[in-house]
Amino acid sequence: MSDEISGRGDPLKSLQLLWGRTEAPKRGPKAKASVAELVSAAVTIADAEGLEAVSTRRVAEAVGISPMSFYTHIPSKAELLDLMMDVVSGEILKDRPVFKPANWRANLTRVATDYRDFYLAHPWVIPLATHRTVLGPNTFRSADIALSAIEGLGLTDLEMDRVITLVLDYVHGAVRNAAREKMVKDLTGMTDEEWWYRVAPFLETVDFTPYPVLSRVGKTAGETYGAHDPRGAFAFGLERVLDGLAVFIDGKAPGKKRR
Amino acid sequence: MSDEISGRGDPLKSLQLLWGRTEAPKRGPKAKASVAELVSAAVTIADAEGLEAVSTRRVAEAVGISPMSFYTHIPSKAELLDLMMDVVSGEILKDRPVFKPANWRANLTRVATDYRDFYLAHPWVIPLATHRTVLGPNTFRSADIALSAIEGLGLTDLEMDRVITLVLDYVHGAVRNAAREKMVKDLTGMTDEEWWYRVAPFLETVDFTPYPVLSRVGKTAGETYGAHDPRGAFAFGLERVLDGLAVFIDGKAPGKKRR
DNA sequence: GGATAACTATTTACAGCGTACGGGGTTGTT
DNA sequence: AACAACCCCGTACGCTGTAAATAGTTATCC
Repeated sequence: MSDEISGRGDPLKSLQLLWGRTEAPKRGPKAKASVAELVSAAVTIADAEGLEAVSTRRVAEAVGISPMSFYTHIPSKAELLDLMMDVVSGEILKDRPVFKPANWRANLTRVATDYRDFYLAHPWVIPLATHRTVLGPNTFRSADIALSAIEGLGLTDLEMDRVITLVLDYVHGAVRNAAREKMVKDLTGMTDEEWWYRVAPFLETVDFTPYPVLSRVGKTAGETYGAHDPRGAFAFGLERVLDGLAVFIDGKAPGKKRR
Repeated sequence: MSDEISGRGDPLKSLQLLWGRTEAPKRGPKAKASVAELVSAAVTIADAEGLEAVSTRRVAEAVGISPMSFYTHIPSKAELLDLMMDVVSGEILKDRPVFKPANWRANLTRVATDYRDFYLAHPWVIPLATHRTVLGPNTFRSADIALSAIEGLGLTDLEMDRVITLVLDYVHGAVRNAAREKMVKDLTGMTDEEWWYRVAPFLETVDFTPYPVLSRVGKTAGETYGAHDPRGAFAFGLERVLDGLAVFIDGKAPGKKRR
């Protein structure tokens, strides 16, 4: 199903689990498994085999309980997904870098590459995230650090929001494909090279005259990088984005007075 | 399943269907349904109810054949997804605008907004697309037009590829959330306002002192736009990206000689 | 100390998914 | 008339999330 997104469960249940606000049970037998164990097992499965391999049965089995016992700990799979998202978000900007306003460009580069590495490490978060952010401690922490990369530049709060949104949107857009490379290879059983090898003979029978620019540019690009070059594209795009932000930031910075 | 991506089927089968290279059958009864009808029905379902509502059974039923007859026309669901992607790609930059090199900024704005509208109209393509582009006529056509928006600027083929990649990556990143707003609302049964209403009381019990910047910026942004403002964020980000590209393009354009 | 409430764990069951398999009906060619 | 090519379909399997009912364990109350 493509309806696997975060925030699909009961918002309050998710919040309570995210912030550890479930009160300790007074009676009843000791639990064989904890929520943290379940979430951790689910993340392990998702990292190794992709989100589609994460089923409540698999997760329950991984921690040694029967399929339906999963629901003793977590109300439904939807809440599990929220918890998975927040727990891996703890890896972003883990060591809380010291950001100096004068170095905003380096600061944002650090933020961008950290988020990129995060997506590459956990590509399954990409389709899961929506505009309703998971409201968990780790997600908050990484967002706070990202924003602090552009503190003290004379930007208004709204401008800071816009700038970080731009950078993270770009990172997401640029990385989504590279992050899913392994997944694509696993699901198709082909490397990119094998895929091209299979596809190339047919493409030679296609009339490319209606696509002159694509035909020329695509050929050059293909000959240079092979099929694609995500690292190079990311670096190029990020520099352009930062150049654009420089125009914006310098246009209001030290020289000019804020109004 | 989150393993719903394009390019998962037999590449050759997909290509033959994409380019209409299946030879007409010489014998046998007339088909009750055509591939085009099946694809069109699937797109209708996906547009209305999301990708998760597209099942081979549903699509077959929609064109009036039994569930398993689907496979007479299309080898598997994977090929259906490829065909769906390409057919809707025909809507992008449909009228092939006239691009003048001097207006590259307006040209790219047109490309960006057209792709944005495309994602908004068919949000289900977002998780489907991978780095292995669907090699269909409509996909080629839109890519060709997009590239022609920056022809004649003195950019190398490789630079053109990089620039278009940047713009389309940004559009994808910026639009993904807005595009799925309706889906999120349908799946959760809540509007964003209802969601905030359910979530706010809990957030007031959370200690925000570890997230001072997020707390301040988030509060200001929330008070100004409500939860979020995708249109404004898109416009802001696109201008910054174009500013960055202006630095790059003007840095090598008319005045300077190309080496 | 026995009843009861709170809690965990489990079994069974159901609808929906993609699709393998095998059979039946229809059409054109030999 | 026979056959091959082709379309259509019924049955079945293993997978999914989870509702419902039940059994077992622990702490509290009378």
